[in-house]
This record gives sequence, C-alpha cells and structure tokens, in this order.
Amino acid sequence: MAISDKHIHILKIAEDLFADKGFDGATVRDIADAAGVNLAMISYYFGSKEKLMESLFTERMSAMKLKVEALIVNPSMSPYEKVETLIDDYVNRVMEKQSFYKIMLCEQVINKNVIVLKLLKELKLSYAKLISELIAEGQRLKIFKKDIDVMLMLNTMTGTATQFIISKEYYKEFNNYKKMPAAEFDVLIIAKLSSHIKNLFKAILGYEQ
Amino acid sequence: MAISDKHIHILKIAEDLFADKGFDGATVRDIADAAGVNLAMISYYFGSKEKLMESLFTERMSAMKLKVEALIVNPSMSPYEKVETLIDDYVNRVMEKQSFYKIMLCEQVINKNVIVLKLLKELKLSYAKLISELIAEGQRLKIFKKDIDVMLMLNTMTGTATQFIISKEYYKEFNNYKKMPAAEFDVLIIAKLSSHIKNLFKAILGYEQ
DNA sequence: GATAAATTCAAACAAATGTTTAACTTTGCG
DNA sequence: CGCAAAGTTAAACATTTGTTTGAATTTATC
Repeated sequence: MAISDKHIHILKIAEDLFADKGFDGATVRDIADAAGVNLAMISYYFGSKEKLMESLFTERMSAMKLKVEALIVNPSMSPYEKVETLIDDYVNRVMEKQSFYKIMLCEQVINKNVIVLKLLKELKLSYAKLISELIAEGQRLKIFKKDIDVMLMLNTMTGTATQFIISKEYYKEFNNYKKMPAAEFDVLIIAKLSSHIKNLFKAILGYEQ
Repeated sequence: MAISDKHIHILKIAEDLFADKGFDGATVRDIADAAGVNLAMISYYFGSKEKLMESLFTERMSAMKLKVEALIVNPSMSPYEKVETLIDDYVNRVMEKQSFYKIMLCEQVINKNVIVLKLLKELKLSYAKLISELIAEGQRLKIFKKDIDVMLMLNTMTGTATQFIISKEYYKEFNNYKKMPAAEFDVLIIAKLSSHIKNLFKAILGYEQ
C-alpha cells in the first residue's frame, strides 16, 4: 500500500493517542476526531484499528534498524567510539520519539498483536546480535573485558532511558526543574542521560578513556 | 472495607489478567470467569472495575513502603551494605511480583486513574527521598562520590529490572537458556541481575569493596 | 465536459462492555 | 426454628466499541 500524506498524518495522531491512552484505551473515534477525518476513514485507509497499529510499527521501526547497522560496520571508528555513538543515538532517539517508545513499552507487556510482537522480537534480537559482534571485536582488541552479558547491558541502556521518559515529571519535581522551559530541559537531560549511561557502560565493559 | 479471602482471590486473578491484557484489555467478564465467581460479584465486592484496580494498588503497594523504610533506618548497617541490600530486595521483589510490576509499568505510561497515579507518585518520590538520605550519609562518611543523581541511579535499577521482565523470553533465547527449568532460571537470573546492578551502582557511587 | 475511480460522509450495525436489578440461596444468630 | 443480613445468580440495561454501508462529493483521465 502506498503511503500518502493522509496516512502519515493519521499515524502521527494515532501514535500520540496510543501513547497517552494505550491501544485499547484510544478509540477509533478518538483518533478520527483528533486527526480531523471521518470515522470511516480509519478502516478505509488502514483496514482496521489493529492494522493501523501494525502500520505504525512497520513505519517507525524501519527507520531504526538501518542506522544501527550502518554504525556497526563503519570501519573508521573504534569499538569504544562505536559504543559511545550508539548510546548517544539511542538516547536522542528515545527522547525524540517518546510517544512511540511508550507504545513499545506497553506492547511488550501486553503481547497481543502477533505482527507487532514479531517486529519487536526481530528488532531486539538483531540489535543484540549486532552489539554482540561489536563487543567481541572490542574484546579481541583487549579494549573490553571478557564475559560481558550483552543483553543485560542493553537492558540497562533501554531500561534507564525508557524509565526516564515515564517518570520525567517526577524527575523534574524532585530536582527542581519545574520552571525550566521544556526545550532547555530536554537538551539538559539528553546530555545527562547519555553521560550517565556511558559511565555505566564503562563499568560494564571495563574500558578507560 | 474489610478484606476477605474472596477479595484476595479476585485481586490475585485480576492482577494476572491486567498484567497479560492491560486494564482496558481485561474485561470484568474475563476476571469473573477466571476467578470462578459471578460477573456481578466484582461490582458487589469492589464497587467498580476502576476501584478494583485501586484496591489492587493499595494492597500491593502498602507492603513495599515499610520494607525500604525499615532498611534505611537500620543502624547496624553501613551505607554500602544498605545499598547492596536495597538492590537485592528490589530484584527479588520484582522477580517475585512480575505481574504487578508489569501493571505498574503500563499505568505509568497511561496515566488514567488518578488514585493509582497518586499512589505511584507518592511511592516514587518517597523512595527517592529515602535513598537520597542514605546517599548523603555515605557522602558524609566519604564512602560515596559527590554529585550523585539519585533519581537517574534509581531509574537504572528499576529500568534494568523491569526491562528484564518484559524481555525475559528474548534473553532466554539469546543466551540459550530455553531448556533450563523455570525455577532454576529464576534463581540464576536473580543472582545475575543483582550483581549486575551492584556493579553499576559501584560505578555510580564510586565505592570499592 | 463526461465518465470512472477515489475519497468522504452520516447513519446504521452487531457485538462487547461495565453496571444494575430483582429474585433466589446461604449464613449467622437470637 | 425464624428471620434478617450477606452472598450469589441470570437477566437486563444503557453505552461504547470497531466496522460497514450506500449515497454524496471530489479528483483524475480521456
């Protein structure tokens, strides 16, 4: 199916609503109203609410894979630089696409749509495999420690970042950032999150600057 | 309202269903059927589906608070020991109560029930405050580094653990644990998770054994 | 500008949902 | 026992839900 501007617009609106209310909580009427289109257009364009969700995942996830793959094979970077770049990229992406990462979080818990599930599994495993190779390369070069639990390490990166987006408001309150403009806060927290996770990875991988 | 065995039984069933299908995805009929009670009993016992959820949160969260508080004020432990115990306790609790932690995760994303939201906020902030005092104590004793971002540190603990429970199956597949009995795997992974997080905290807090 | 295809719309549809009702059964207690 | 309270039930209720329909309108093509 060719993707038109209308498709893209509805996907964006649906993304925000799914993130706010969950898949079951956001009704087709909610989405149609927010997108300013007739109720019937959702079925007309996507076939069904389920398929709308699947389109959203296919659309959003296709962009993710390529970037990581390109980074890993880049020959001009050391494993150490690759790890740091990986973290920067990940943190930036999560902060930029908070709605979608919220949806991913819920879908991983709920496990209902088999197509979404398959996409998530594919992404997760291929991601872990790629990073494993990167780590192995660093271990051959004696930059990284032996016996790294790659998935646990990745859990720490994804967990810390996603945990942050769902408790962002508490973070602001606890650290007195309430009056800071949203844009300024985002810049600040991206830097904080990145350096925090890099610090953790340094401990896990055992490298020194 | 006094809590009877029936209350407890329904709560347990509802907990598992909410974790599997989400609050909106699990219907009152689902819960009644799974609990082996008549549909009307849910309203009779709890008032409504929403209040059932609230009861679940009040019930499950009341147990959590006390334990942490008791640990923090314990005078016979050093800050270092307290941190390590805290991690052990947390990892054990998450692994033991996976269903409830899944629900908490989704509810934090979705933010609908104001009472649940209030309980979550209270827990999160009071938790952060308690740990802050513990960290401050360690800093006075020159055991921990200066300038610790307590909430980011806690995000890493909770994020790593919750991320693990939602990607457990991928972890098994990736590390060839598929044939291991579930109980054995749980023991193994609790140990792995604990030592992993302790290692991270060592890097954050800067202490040495 | 005529014709066909694509798009949009209000209305209708059937199924599912949370909740209530009112009758019935069980329990507790003097 | 007698009887009131508590517990249980099947049925009904009013909404809400995702989806479809068939007519109207717009767009594209010749």
